[in-house]
Amino acid sequence: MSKELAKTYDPKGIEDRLYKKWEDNGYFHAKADKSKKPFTIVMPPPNITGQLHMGHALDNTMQDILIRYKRMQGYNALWQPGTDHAAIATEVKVIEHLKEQGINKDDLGREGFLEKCWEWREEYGGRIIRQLKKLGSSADWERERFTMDEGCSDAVLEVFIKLYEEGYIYKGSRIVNWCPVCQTSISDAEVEHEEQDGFFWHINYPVVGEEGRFVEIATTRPETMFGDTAVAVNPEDERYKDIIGKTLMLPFINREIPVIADSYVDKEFGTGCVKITPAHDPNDFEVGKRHNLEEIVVIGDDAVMNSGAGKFAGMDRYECREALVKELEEMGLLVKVVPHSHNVGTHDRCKTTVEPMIKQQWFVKMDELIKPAIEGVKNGEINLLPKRMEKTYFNWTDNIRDWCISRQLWWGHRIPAYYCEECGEMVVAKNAPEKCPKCGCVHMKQDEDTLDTWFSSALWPFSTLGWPEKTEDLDYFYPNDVLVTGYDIIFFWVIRMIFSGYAQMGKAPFHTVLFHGLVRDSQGRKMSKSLGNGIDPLEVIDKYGADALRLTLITGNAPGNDMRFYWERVENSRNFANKVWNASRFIMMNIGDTELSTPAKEDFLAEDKWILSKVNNLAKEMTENMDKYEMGIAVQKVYDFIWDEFCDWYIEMTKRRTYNREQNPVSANTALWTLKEVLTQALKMLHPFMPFITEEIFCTLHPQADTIMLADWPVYTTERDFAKEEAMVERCKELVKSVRNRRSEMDVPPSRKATVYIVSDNTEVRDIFEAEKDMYAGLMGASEVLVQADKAGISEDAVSVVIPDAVVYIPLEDLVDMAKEKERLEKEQARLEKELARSKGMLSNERFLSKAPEAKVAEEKEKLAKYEQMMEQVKAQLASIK
RNA sequence: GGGAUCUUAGCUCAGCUGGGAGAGCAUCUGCCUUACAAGCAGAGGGUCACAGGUUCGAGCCCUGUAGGUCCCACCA
Repeated sequence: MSKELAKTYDPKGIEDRLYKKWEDNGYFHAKADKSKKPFTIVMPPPNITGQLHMGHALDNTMQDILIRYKRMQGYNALWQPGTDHAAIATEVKVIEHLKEQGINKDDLGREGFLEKCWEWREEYGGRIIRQLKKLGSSADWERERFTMDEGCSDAVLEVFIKLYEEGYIYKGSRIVNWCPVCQTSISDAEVEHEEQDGFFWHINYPVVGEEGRFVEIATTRPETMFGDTAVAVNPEDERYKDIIGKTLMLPFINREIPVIADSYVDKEFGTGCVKITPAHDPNDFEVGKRHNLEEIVVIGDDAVMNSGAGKFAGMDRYECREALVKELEEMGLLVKVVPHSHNVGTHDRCKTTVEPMIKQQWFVKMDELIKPAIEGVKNGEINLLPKRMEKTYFNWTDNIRDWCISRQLWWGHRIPAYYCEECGEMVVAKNAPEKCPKCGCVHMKQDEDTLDTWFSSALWPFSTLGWPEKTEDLDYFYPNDVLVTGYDIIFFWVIRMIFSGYAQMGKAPFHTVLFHGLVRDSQGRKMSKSLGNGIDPLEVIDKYGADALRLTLITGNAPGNDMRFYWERVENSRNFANKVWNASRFIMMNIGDTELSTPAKEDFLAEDKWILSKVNNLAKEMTENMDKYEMGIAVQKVYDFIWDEFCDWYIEMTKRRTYNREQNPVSANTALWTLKEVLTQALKMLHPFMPFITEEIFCTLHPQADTIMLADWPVYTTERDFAKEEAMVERCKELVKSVRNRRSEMDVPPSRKATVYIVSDNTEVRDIFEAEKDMYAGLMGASEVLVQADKAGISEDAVSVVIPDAVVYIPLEDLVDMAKEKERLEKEQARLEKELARSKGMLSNERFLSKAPEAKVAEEKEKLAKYEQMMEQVKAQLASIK
């Protein structure tokens, strides 16, 4: 007894059920198996604080498509999932959460706070995983990892200690980006530069010992003047040569500072005199190092002025700026204020303006470590797709700076450095040393800082496979194959994974990085919470199903490009799902309980061979596209095939055979068998993109099959290549289209059947049209088709249409408007004239004839002959009308 | 300041190594043809931003111009 599909397609009714089946049967699970080739993708771990958004949906859809495709091809496909502890993001969330309950982070203390973080993780860490499952993600959930689980933490310690021992990790006092709100240092990658309107304040600093003489400096940050330890001019600047070496008096605090010469100063910019504040400006910091200047910190961790700011101490940095400028003006030291827009660094997470600060921090020395990562991309060991991403990549690697990895946060991997409370000796080790190796003191205290969250995700491709243990999985699944991610985290993550892979494993973590763009709203804006323009993927799934969402995300989008998302597109996807569903239902309905037998070779009609050949070629093309990661093109092809060829033509062509099965059971069987065969192949090729609907249909169509997930991906075979039948059917399609077109132009209702004469002096062509009558007659509303060599028996005023190698006549005398018909023919004549001119032009061009490939020339000659023949026919028609 | 990228039908976008301009939506016309009106059959609509160049041949390659988007960058 055959199963049946539900009358209407309802994604809600099938998706959860099928997902559970897949999971219960362990289809997602991959085990190391040397007899099979592995294919591995690691999932970019979503934050435990996160909720599924369109970016995740796109990212994971792409990965799922690749992994399902490879799995069907017989690879041992592992999609390794997990979540990220997301240090700062989570810490901020938990603090907010605690605040709502009136709890302060500091009151809880480190241990207490961490407990709350773990509780948070317990509660919300699984949320995004459940959401990813709704999408249909076939990740190996049995292997789910977390960046702070035991194994990953172990990997972090291992790498930290190794890099420290090799001298790549060091602790140092450097100027770092400080976020006064988050109260932590951040890396360069976390700073966003933003153009802001500000002012240039021109301030006079009095020259010591020269009453009435001043040096005019220009600054955008007057409040840092209390930290000034010099004023610099360009050594080449004639204007200031004489004051180099003199001393200036800092207003308010009356500290004397020297005038120094440094080529860093641009003569043309500002006044040519720059105040140097080594403790609060990265450039000045460098200048200060060159000139051995003192570093005076005047702004505190909370961006409040400290005692160094004299009477302005205790004010916020901006408050101080305002008050200070006002007083300078009163003192007559403010020369002028010039509007000036400049770039300000902000913290990407909270948008606070960062404060450059001198801090003791931990850094990874990058210059050596980055080399293999540069080389690997240069020599093609790693492919970035699209290729242009390489420019972005090299732009960063070529200007690499040391990576500040310490964070003044609690939630994260704590730095494994221990300090002796007696002598200050530092020990870097996996476990706390019992006593100081230098003085023997037993009071050792661990470093308070934690690591940048990206430090652990950089190890993700191998830490998830068991490293630093030597596991079978690691041996088998590393290196991974493809990484799929957004171009926005190329610096944060991709580069760091690559250099870590080389440094720890001696091998690149993957051979291909497939970048995708951002999902934007219908107007091209970024989807954001504050704009409220985001579309929730879960809502899309709820309304239209995961398959429709996936199809929408993957269609019509080139790698690395941003895309716009709007509901109309989802509707189209849903319509396609509906189309697939209905076509399948129709086919199954027709098969019913019939036992189909494999047709004999001679039983296949031209249209059967045509569609078999088409689907065969589709397999070839799609495989090529998939192997080039052109998923958007691949899915477009299967979409077009199913809708335009299979549904609109082939199914229609089979109807007369299946409806009249009593008269010709063999033909009916062949048609049904072919329908089932082609549908099956199309479903397989559609499966990676639309897993649920294809599974439901496949298992109904093949009741003995367990799943389409593990079915074989279709492979092109020459045995199913029927070029001749393809050409024949295409010719018939052209005929049908022409006739439909003519009828439509003349407003002939489809219900009105007519006799159709096909006149051709070409025997071969006549044979084809004669032989395939049954296939096409009904499709063009013909009651009878007569194929003949001349116009015998056709009334003078029959409507005609010229097609290649033939003229079609339809005697619809009473419906035809002769004037209209003449006009149409003249239009057709004009079109053909243009084509002829183009074709003749090319063929009379000697250079074309001599330089273009022969095939191209032959092709053009054929076209010319075809057009000439058609032109003759049109002219004859015109003549007969008069 | 450096770099990337885009400019193709009314809208949103495809267009692979250069060989007669495509899709979806929208518009118009006709159809409830027993899988599907969430559909079917048709139609209209484009000097592929602009200007040069290479080529037998350019939406595609090169140069320049204009406009948009994005990334990077220590001009205080």
